[in-house]
Amino acid sequence: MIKSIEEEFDYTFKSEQQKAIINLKHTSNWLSNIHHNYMIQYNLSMAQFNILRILRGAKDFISVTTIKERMIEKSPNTTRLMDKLMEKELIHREKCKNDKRVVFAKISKEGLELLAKIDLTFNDFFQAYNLSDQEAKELNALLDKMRS
Amino acid sequence: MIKSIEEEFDYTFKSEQQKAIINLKHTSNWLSNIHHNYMIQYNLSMAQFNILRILRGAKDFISVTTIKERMIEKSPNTTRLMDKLMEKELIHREKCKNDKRVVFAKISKEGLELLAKIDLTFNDFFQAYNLSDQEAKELNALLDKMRS
DNA sequence: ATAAAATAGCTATTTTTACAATTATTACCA
DNA sequence: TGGTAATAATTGTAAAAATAGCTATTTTAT
Repeated sequence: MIKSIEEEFDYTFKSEQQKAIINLKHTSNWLSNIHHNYMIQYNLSMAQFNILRILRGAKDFISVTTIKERMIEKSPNTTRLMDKLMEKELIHREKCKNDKRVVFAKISKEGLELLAKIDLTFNDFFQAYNLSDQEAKELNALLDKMRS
Repeated sequence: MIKSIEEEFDYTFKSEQQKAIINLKHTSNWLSNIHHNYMIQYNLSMAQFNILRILRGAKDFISVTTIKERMIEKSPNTTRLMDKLMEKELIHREKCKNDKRVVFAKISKEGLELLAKIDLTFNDFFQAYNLSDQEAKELNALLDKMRS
């Protein structure tokens, strides 16, 4: 059974629009919670996981700036997230020779192995749950319009 | 013009469902950012603002537990948030006489005045932006279904 | 009646986050 | 060329959040 947000919080909203705002935040938190609890078993935060995935996607060394650009959930402190990944030896880091301001990073063998392990069950967790393809499409359109 | 999340991030998603997840989180962050920047002028965090609104809605003294239950964005530390509101003298606090474990809180005159000031422009900020009534309704239905 | 369990709230500690300042290097241009 | 601006990354620091544990009180069960 579908439980609306009014039922869940025993609260009546002034308008569908205001309800949508709260519903959106609530659903996003609900999702983040699921994702956080999923990642915690691998001792990774979502931000760390995202950096790892970016690095896997990049295949080769890429700069910190490039990582920052590709991060969907922006984090103000990529350097320190990378420190954590270094500690766990999930990435490599080295200075660029041409431009000494730049630092390059690359995923390590251990990092790839960890991601491979996560991949096995990843899709079960990072899905839009009960939405059909068509419904997910509608949701995307509405969200895009909201921000436009 | 509506900018899809692919354009915004120059990234192709595996499915509409996976895109919906990212889109949802991204839109929620985008909203939180707007709200945070709006509240900052009143020296309130969103969590503090929400507690104030709950207390205004309650009218009389209610317990910390009741506040916690009614909070849509759960915070693990309601006590500390209330400390901040006490410092600013926006709420009153007192111990329950029947059950000495329980602490009651109520919004103060200053708190009500602050909320009244915020109310003047509140609707301009906490709206579902470009969505019509019907679209907001659709969005709510999709989000409810997602969590069901 | 008393010990165990549950509850309410608080506190202490660690992590994250946000923001600003700093360092090192490179680019620009008069 | 030399001085200033711009860029890349890191570091410092204060605020906020998350986590876990603690204390006092009440409830439950034997």
